[in-house]
Amino acid sequence: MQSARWTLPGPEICRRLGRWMKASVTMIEPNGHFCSDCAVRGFAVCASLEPAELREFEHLGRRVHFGSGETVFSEEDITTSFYNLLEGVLRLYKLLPDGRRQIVGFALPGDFLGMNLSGRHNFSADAIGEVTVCQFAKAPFGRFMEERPHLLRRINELAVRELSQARDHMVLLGRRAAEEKLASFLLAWRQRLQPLGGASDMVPLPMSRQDIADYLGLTIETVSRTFTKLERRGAIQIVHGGICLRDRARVEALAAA
Amino acid sequence: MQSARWTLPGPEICRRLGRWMKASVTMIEPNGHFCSDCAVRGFAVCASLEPAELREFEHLGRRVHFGSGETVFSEEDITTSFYNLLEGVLRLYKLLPDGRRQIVGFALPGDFLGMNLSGRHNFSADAIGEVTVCQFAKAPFGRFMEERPHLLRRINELAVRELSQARDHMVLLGRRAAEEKLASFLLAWRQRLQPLGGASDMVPLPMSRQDIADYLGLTIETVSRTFTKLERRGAIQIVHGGICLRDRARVEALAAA
DNA sequence: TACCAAATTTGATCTGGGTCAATCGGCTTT
DNA sequence: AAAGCCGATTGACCCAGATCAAATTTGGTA
Repeated sequence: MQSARWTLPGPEICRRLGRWMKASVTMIEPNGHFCSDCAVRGFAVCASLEPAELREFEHLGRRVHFGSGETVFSEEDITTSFYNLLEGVLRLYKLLPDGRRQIVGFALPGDFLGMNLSGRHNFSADAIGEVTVCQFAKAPFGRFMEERPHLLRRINELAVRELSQARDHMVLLGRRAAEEKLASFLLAWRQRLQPLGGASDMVPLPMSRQDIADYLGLTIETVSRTFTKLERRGAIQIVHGGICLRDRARVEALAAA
Repeated sequence: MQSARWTLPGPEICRRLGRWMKASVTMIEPNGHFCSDCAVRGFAVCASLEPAELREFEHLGRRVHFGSGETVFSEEDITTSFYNLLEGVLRLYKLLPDGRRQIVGFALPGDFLGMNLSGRHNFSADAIGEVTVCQFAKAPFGRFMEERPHLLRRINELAVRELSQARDHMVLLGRRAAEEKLASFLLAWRQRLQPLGGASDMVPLPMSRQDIADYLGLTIETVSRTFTKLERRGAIQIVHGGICLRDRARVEALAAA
């Protein structure tokens, strides 16, 4: 049925999203330990730092690699580190005692993780494909931030942005029908990828159907059926590793917002 | 059917929650313009300020009163002020173009509103019952905060706390059944009221059934039926203006968390 | 090239919660 | 105290999406 194969996206987005296709490239660049040429330098927390500070900052973090499916941290774990996502995608989720899962977000390069009040993570994070993070021990990072209000301000900005996303997500979960959920997810995901890679009608979906279902508050079957429905109506085309937007206006109309 | 009338809660919680019962007390205390004896002094943003700073801070804000149902600000309005809720309850919500509503939260005394990146509010807020806020013009407040990292830190704390609440809310909306939604809402609401007033099995619900429905992603009918079901099973008792927890263990079990 | 395991799609059926439609009950007004 | 109004409750019915059960496709591996 699905005729078109995924056309290789630019090396940039491919590298940044990590191994969402099965290309096995080395994830840690040989020169990867200098903040100054870090891939996410422009938009991560560290965007707020001066070159001089950056050199000091460099010693606080260390790059850590996670293979596909590995867990970066778990809900209820005591927070010992903060994380700055460099490459790849994380699924952030909460589990109910009986195993039901709600994905509360996907983290992309530049996202900062680990802030909480309780001293414990309040969700779990694991790698979708290969992932590289910049890990900071909590105490030294805290001390560094203590004397650098602009870093705190940057972190606050990221938190405020996340809050806004969270509220949009609540509307989606509480008040949208399956088709609207999927359509708005595709558009929002595409939007989020724009600053990371070239804007394109090819939308890579590194996460599984189950992940999408758990993000949208649906079952995997409903997600699958809804994808098929959108494809049959000519709104999208399902391709290997993602979808291709065929009729953006129509998808926007279906998203009802 | 409902035999027990609401027993008057302590004056403290009654005053703080605002006019959730029809008692009409004067909302603005005569001495209300001194931060030092403000009701929310202990846990609002201003908790981070020194007595000396507080006196300067005092001149930045002004108390504003809103009657039941009045709108404090609307989604998409350009943000010109920040708000510190002093008394009463606000419903915070987003609307879809066709009128569907999702309540993304209820604000209680001590909550700080108005932070955003876009320069526009990303949700609407209106009063449930009589409400008093402390309103700050954006620019002066920003300037004041600029030189006071501890205030920024406090605001960041509040944002992080809200994010955690938002994630819990997502799990509720996406993965819980109606009965679980209502049970966990009642417990979480009770929990939130604890620091404001005496902990009690009497849980005031100042918001309407429609509000509860829009908060939980249900219809008003389902909320009503589910309340009745919980009451018939002896878990709660529906009283005027709220509910009374009869069997907390059972409600906790129903909340499935 | 064949085989196995996992992910996805498709089909058939069921059901929780939505929709539509009366009441009901408590306030307010007259 | 009667009338009117509005929020809440209750009942009857329906449907979007869940559940259960196969296929089918994909990816990895021998």
